[in-house]
Amino acid sequence: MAIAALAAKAPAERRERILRATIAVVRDRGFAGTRVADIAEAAGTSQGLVLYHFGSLAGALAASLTLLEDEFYEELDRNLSEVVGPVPRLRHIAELGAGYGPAVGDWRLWLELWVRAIRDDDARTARESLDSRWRGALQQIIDEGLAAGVFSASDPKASVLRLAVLMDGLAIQLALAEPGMTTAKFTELWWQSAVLELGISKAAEGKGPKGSQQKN
Amino acid sequence: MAIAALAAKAPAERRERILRATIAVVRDRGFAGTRVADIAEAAGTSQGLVLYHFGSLAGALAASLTLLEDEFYEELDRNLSEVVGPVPRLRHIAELGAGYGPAVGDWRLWLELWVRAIRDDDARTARESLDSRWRGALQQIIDEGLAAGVFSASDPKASVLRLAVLMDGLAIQLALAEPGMTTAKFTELWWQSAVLELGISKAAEGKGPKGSQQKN
DNA sequence: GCCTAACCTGAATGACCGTTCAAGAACCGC
DNA sequence: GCGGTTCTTGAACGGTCATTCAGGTTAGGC
Repeated sequence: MAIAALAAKAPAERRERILRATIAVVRDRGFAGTRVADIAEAAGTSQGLVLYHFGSLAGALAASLTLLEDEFYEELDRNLSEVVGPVPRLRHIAELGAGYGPAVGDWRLWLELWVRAIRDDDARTARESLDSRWRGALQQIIDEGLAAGVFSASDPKASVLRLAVLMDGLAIQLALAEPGMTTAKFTELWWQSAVLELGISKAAEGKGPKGSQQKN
Repeated sequence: MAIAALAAKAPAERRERILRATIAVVRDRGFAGTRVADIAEAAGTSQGLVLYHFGSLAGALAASLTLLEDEFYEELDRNLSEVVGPVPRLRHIAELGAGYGPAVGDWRLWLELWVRAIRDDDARTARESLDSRWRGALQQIIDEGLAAGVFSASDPKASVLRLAVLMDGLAIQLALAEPGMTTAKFTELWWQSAVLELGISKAAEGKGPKGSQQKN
């Protein structure tokens, strides 16, 4: 067939294609609305194959979570390695909310994951791991800044927690398209909070905004 | 029958009982996991009656949302009328997270509502209304405090938004029982943020903690 | 007290969807 | 190139549920 060339070659490729399709379907139908048939269609395969590889719908959903984790980690590392110095990095984090990537900043997917984590253990584990990784990254940037003397905080742990949590809250607003909430506003609100929490000076603040490269 | 006395008398009472049962079921099974049979069982009626009153499962879910709204409003008003003066009031809000009431502070239910609001219009409307009511209450307290001179904020609107949003973020942690997150910590983290955002002095802060009654 | 409409029930219906299965295609070691 | 394992498919199966329905019961107007 002419279209044969379009089909994935190796079984492993097809397997992964199914996983990506699963994430895509969950993204726009939600966990609750995702059916085997949707995944098969999105992946361009048969329902049978989805079950062959993952045993069950639940299995496919669970497996897709680990792919999601991997992508998240990779994306986060890539994002953070682009920028050097605590202030620009922190600023960059503030801007991540705007970038509806496949993992980081894909807020609706986050919401779905949170709710699923209430009752599903795989989701709970995935979420905890994602969350602690994310918080760790934030922590690290803040430690860097404290060490360099550009940040100050009376209770750094609490600041990290509050800033992480604030982002989740903002994510909800963005995911639900709350009237008046835009990605720009998301960034600004979070950044202001960071400035407040970490006592970032106007001068240092200025060094942040655009992916600049200086050492602190 | 002996148990006949237990049954609700008026049809209207049974209707409401079904609505409350619906909320209860959603609370512990989630929207996605709620079946007509569950509601009927929880309400102590037949499945038929649920459908008789609300036409469909979706109808019952939608109707339960408006009951939820009403309870939320009532509970919020009651909570806030108990306390006088901006600082104690704000502190009281910080403590609301601990009070797993039927509506306010019922964080899992909130999570469920958020996710449902992504795709269901009734849920979206309910959430928006709930959220703006809640934010309005916060706004009012802060305006009061600013007028009285006990709070100060360079951008009060943004502060309100950030504080509201921070609470949502904390709610997620609490709802998902993130290791290390307790209601006490919830209160403390939020309160510290409020202190920071609103420049509350140590002196004024002291006046807050326990449902005290002084004028500001 | 009777009649009608509102309430209420439990069983029947049928759609939807996850899973199973029998059979074929592709691939690999030898 | 043969034989077996791995992949892949589409159709069939069966369970779970929302919804329908035929029939009771209750209550209130007259």
